[in-house]
Amino acid sequence: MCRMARPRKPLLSRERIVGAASALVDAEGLDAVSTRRLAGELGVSGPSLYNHFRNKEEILDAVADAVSAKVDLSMFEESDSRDWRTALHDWAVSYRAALTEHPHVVPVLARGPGRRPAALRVADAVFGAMVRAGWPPAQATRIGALMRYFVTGSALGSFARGFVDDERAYDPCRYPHLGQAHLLAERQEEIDEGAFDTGLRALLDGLAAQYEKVAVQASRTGAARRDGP
Amino acid sequence: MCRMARPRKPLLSRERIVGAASALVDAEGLDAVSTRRLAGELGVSGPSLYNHFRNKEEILDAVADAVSAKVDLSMFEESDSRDWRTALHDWAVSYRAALTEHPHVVPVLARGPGRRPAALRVADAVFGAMVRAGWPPAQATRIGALMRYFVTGSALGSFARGFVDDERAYDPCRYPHLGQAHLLAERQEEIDEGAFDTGLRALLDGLAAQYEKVAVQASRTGAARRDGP
DNA sequence: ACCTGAACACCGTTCAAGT
DNA sequence: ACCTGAACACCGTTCAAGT
Repeated sequence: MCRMARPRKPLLSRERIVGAASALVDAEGLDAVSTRRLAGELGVSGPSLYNHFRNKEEILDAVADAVSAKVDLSMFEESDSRDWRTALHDWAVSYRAALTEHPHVVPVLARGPGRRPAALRVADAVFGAMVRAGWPPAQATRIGALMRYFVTGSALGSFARGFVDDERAYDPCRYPHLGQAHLLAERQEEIDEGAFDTGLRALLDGLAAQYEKVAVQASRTGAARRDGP
Repeated sequence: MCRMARPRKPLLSRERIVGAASALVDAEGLDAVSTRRLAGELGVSGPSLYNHFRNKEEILDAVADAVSAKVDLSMFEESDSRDWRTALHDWAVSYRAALTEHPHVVPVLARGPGRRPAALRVADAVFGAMVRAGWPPAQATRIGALMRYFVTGSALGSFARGFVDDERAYDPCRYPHLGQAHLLAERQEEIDEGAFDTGLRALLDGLAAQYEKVAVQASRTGAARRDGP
């Protein structure tokens, strides 16, 4: 008899919804999140969610932003002593760690920051720190972009997981070099991490070489150092 | 009266289905592809598709593989004269071009080669060519992986498109360095291509530096050059 | 304001029935 | 073998109705 349509204290909140949605995504993947299923986990009926979010996409955006919020940005603070290269490295490692902890969220996150606050904070911090380090703004934009390409690409397309653990799938006549490919699945973590480390190092080495030419020159003219001491 | 359940010539074929699905994905995105809608475009009822594909996922896999088949692999042929660095560069450019022509397919493709023949041919060609060039097999695997991270990441997460074309979205107090972010959307293509070029160059520069150390040494011992002339 | 059930217009997939 | 309509168990979202 106490089944009222509206309780005194709200049953739902944005936080509770995002929490349940995150748990569901992590446990069973994006496809497992339906408004009815999610509402069920929260002990509530489907349409109730629409009192707190405009639609399902907004819920998943919030889930993705919660992951972005876990990315360490301390290396980009002005008070931090790390140089731009080390900062970029440490950030990329932290970024990737956040994504690989929630692999099912990566497709949502990879679409770009959009209006998600935590993702925007990330973009802002990287860009600001690179400019402060002496990179011309156009280059700083590119660095933010290409680092995101690499990190999200590495988290989304786990290379090793992309192969099937089935020897017969890789006909040695058609794919003469893939004789060991079915073994990749087993050593997934090791291979993806090795590829990530190798690529990150190469990327930073290459950027450092470019920095010699373009950034030093820019700091000499002073054009890109309005905020430097 | 001629409405028979089964015509003399099949109405459908895998090719026709993949063609229609590709057109639909390119024109309206992945979400536009439902089995009923797709069947409708082909003048047929929904369940008919299941005579040619086991399920919808298999159809989208075929669509993705048709994109992979467009990637140029000629630079990896033994008869080709390009060195490993140039080959990797040209391949990455061709790979990215194929993906950006069909941006809605990238999420499917980014999951990895799985059992898709064209994607496997790509992985096979890269790995084989890198080993032939003197890279130790473990490094060749990593190179294939990290290049894929970067290329698919760049095609999936179009950096510039990821921002909203709305100045009010980027509060200058919270994001002090994103004052121009709303302009990114307009210059999307230019920025993404610049970031891709910069990143690709950095990546290859970095790998070349590493090649000096590891690959030359390997070729000296002869361990990784079983197939060399 | 916040929750409900009913309803609308969809889904992917199975299956017996047709030829 | 290959297509059909009917059916099953779902979707996301809207909305009037309740408190």
